[in-house]
Amino acid sequence: MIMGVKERKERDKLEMRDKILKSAHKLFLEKGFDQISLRSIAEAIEYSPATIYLYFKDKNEIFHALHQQGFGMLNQAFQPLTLIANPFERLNEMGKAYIQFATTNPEVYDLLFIRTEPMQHVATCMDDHWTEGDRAFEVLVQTVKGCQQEGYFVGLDTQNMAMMIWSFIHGLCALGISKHISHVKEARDKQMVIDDIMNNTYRTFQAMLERLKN
Amino acid sequence: MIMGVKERKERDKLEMRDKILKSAHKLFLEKGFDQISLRSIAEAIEYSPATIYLYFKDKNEIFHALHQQGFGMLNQAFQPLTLIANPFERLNEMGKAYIQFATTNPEVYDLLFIRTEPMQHVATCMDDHWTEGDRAFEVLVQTVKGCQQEGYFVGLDTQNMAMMIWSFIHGLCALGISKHISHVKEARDKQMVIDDIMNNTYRTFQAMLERLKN
DNA sequence: CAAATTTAATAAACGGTGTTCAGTTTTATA
DNA sequence: TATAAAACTGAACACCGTTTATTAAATTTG
Repeated sequence: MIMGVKERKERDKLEMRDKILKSAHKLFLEKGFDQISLRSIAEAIEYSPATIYLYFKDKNEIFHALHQQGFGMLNQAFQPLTLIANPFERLNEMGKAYIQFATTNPEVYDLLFIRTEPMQHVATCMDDHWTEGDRAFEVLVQTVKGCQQEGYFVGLDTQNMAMMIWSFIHGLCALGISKHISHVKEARDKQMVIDDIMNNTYRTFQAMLERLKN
Repeated sequence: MIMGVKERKERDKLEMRDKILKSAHKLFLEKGFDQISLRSIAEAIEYSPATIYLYFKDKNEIFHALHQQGFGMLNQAFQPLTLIANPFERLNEMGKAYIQFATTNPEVYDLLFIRTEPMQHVATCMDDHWTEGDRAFEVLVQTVKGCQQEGYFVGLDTQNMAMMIWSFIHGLCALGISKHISHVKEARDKQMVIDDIMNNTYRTFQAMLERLKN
């Protein structure tokens, strides 16, 4: 028995998983969520479709893996914001960063917070515990708590307040991405108009929060 | 040429359309959006799949028709609220009714405001004008305007304020429906916990709006 | 009424999908 | 080198939305 064989095999296994995910990610960005097929992934990595099932339980597990990768991207976008000491300012910047992320990576946002397929995998395999979501939400809760210590949102429950803020931001992003913002007077550069609406709406939200001091 | 033949034929055509839509709606409620297939609709109405194409351009047109029906349901749910004279109270009740609608008809809500398929049909065939959406939003705008005349949200743009409110409510409903509310401590009756979170979050939003008088 | 014409319906096919499984090929061990 | 184990795949299964050529029915015309 040669030493290190098992180790190498494990490495190969991970490499293959990575190869599959990279192809899936590429197809996902190039052609969109609906256009990812196991067959197209298989073709891209030059293996038979059946091979993929040796590395992933099913398609949803692939989506879940991409979902986790997407969360990595989101966390990275939030990383610099931890440096902002003032909690209310940090909250505002978090909102901006969130919207920025959603509008520049609509497909990824869709995968993270709108599509149900990855969450289905969470529900069936991860004992229904969405670690990434919990962690991200906790960051928001802590920031809200910080704001309250500075005199914002006093008398309002921290959890509810955080949930309220997330709901608003998510709703704004979801509507912006899913083509449901239609009350757009001009039809010149649609995307730019939608971006404007999103920014204006967020500014109004900000203005509202600012009035909630004392 | 016998008179009334053309009329009867037109009636038959509409009846068939209705038959198809009724079956689609039933399948939709019973098995969910993803489980509607033209073949299953065809089987339900006891016609061949190809026949459906004599009455609908493609699957998206069926979705769009269901989408319009769903809007009818939503409007009906909002009907009684027009009687409420006080605009701020009306606004609150509108929010409640909206959430109520979304939680009791999650599939329909999904179709109306989350899924992109019906909107795709709007974009390609209806000159990109989403009449139902525009009308519904205008009702919200008028209510917000009423609130402003009573001293609420002064100095904030009416359109932006309406958009802000819709974003929040939509975000809350979207998260509640799409299984993305996971920071749930107990796992006893999950749906009830989610409903509680939604209600608490909405109450917090209400409380916030109330502080925006004068 | 019979023939011609329009309309309605469909069987069959096309090219796709996710997934399974019986085999084959490759690799590692004894 | 024979054997056991692991990796891989071709082919099938059961679906899907959509199109087309063909048949059956209804209608109009002579």
